[in-house]
Amino acid sequence: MLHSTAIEPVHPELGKALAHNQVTPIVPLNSKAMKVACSSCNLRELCMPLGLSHEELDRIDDLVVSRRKVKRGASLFRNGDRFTSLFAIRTGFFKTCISSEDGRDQVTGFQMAGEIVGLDGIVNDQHSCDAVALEDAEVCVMPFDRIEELSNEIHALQRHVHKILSREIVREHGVMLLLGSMRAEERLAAFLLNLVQRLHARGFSQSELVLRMTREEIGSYLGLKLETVSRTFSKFVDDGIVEVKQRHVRILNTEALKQIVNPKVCT
Amino acid sequence: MLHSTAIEPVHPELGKALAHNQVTPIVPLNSKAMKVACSSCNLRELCMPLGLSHEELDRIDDLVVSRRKVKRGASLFRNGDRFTSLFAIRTGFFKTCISSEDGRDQVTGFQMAGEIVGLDGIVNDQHSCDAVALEDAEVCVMPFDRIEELSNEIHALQRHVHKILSREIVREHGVMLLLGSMRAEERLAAFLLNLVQRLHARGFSQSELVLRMTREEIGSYLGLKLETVSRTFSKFVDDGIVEVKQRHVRILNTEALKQIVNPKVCT
DNA sequence: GCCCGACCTTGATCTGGATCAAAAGGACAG
DNA sequence: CTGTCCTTTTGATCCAGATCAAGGTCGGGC
Repeated sequence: MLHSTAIEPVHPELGKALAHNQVTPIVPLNSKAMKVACSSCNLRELCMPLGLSHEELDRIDDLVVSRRKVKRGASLFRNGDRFTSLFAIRTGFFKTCISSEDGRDQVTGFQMAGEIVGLDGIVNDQHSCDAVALEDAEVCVMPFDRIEELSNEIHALQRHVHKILSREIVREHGVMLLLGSMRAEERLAAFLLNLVQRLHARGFSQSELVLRMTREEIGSYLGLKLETVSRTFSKFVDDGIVEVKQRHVRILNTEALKQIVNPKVCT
Repeated sequence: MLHSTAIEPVHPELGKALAHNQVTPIVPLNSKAMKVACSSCNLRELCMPLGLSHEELDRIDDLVVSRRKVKRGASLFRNGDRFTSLFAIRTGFFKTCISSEDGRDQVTGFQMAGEIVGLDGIVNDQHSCDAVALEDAEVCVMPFDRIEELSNEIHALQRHVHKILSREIVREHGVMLLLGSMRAEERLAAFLLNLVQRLHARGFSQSELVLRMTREEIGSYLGLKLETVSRTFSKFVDDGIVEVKQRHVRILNTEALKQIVNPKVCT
């Protein structure tokens, strides 16, 4: 049976930062007192480079000039907005999506705490997609000018920025493989495994998760219609691979999901 | 009628660098004499930042430590290879592709002169895809360490590297839209328009092109089977939108292709 | 508590593109 | 020039997922 209560994070330390009703400072952080430093942030190891000196850590704290709260359903930025900053997600869950001129919509990714959004804006100094909060969220605002300045002085930061950009490219390669050559079941299995893996890295369960997005949004991301997503979930349930109760999903057989994504030749 | 001879570049200056049988220095460029400088390269405006001072241009020349020739069918790098350098394509045409463990293959992009390949390798210090030459090619080898060093000193270079990475992310967003929500005709039309636009930026015709890849490779990129690619070409021919003779394509009605990609509501 | 709207599930049917099959056109080595 | 291999085209058939349709469930506001 699935519980309707929130799933508890496994690692309390990391998990704390992800709880939904967390109390956090209201807005800009210009006073030293208000500033919640990266150096003491639970998510640091996700956003920031490792192995910094004490002095470097201090300087990194200056990257975040403010926090911004984004209500569920609201946009952090939209296609066409002037690009000034990258955003590190502190709490909450986002989708990014692009829409072609004729109103077609494509979800290009889902982002959770510790991940960076806004990378699309660098190339043309304006954003080319929308970032929408799927639950109430808070982000750290990091002006890109400042990132560039500081990364000249802190080599690990420069390297880190490059890696974040490259990681996104590689992630998208994976999505292209998924969209270009996988069948519906494979896509959904890959999607679930990816989500649960990222949640696990943040201290949550390896087997249980709450989807923050609708079936339609999952479908858009996976290149499927919402009915197909729903049917595929039902099939997984029939096969005893997962339990699904609305947006609560419990994975009963991770191996089976992996098998679906990557059918191995049996000996 | 389509000519079987090579299509002539429109802008001789840019075009020169793209000709197939161009004479170029054999290999490493350690002597000043051998070095063909970026500062005097026809493709500079494609690879390198604009608006550099004379002194900066001189230093940029040091980025390219060698040239490397890659025969048709050979790999510039493969999945798993140690990442050390980015490559700027001087001549020739590449595909990049990833393959899942079970042998499925996905072409993630096609790259031509002036474009940079190898960005996928930054995040894990090893390449995660294969780059294969689709015709005899030559690339400039730019050690990434050196790029990072120099971009600390030349702000325009730092900015440029960031933009190149971001551009690739945005390009892939477009591919995701294509794979996730377009029909076969739309995909092929978008593909042709994109190719011809990039070729045009390099001094070639706006309406005529030679495909360097097979139907199967096009299909892999577009998430279609080669038969579907072939049939869709045939349909475009029937509709009088293009002429196709093997890999030679002449676009007769660009507007129609645009209309297919982005169906406008008529008044 | 009750109603409304958003979201999800399931069934029936349709269809675009995949698959299977065959043959033709070109490129190239010998 | 000829044979072989690779690529492309085209036809016939099939099927995964789309589309259309009808309830069902849940959560939030009044």
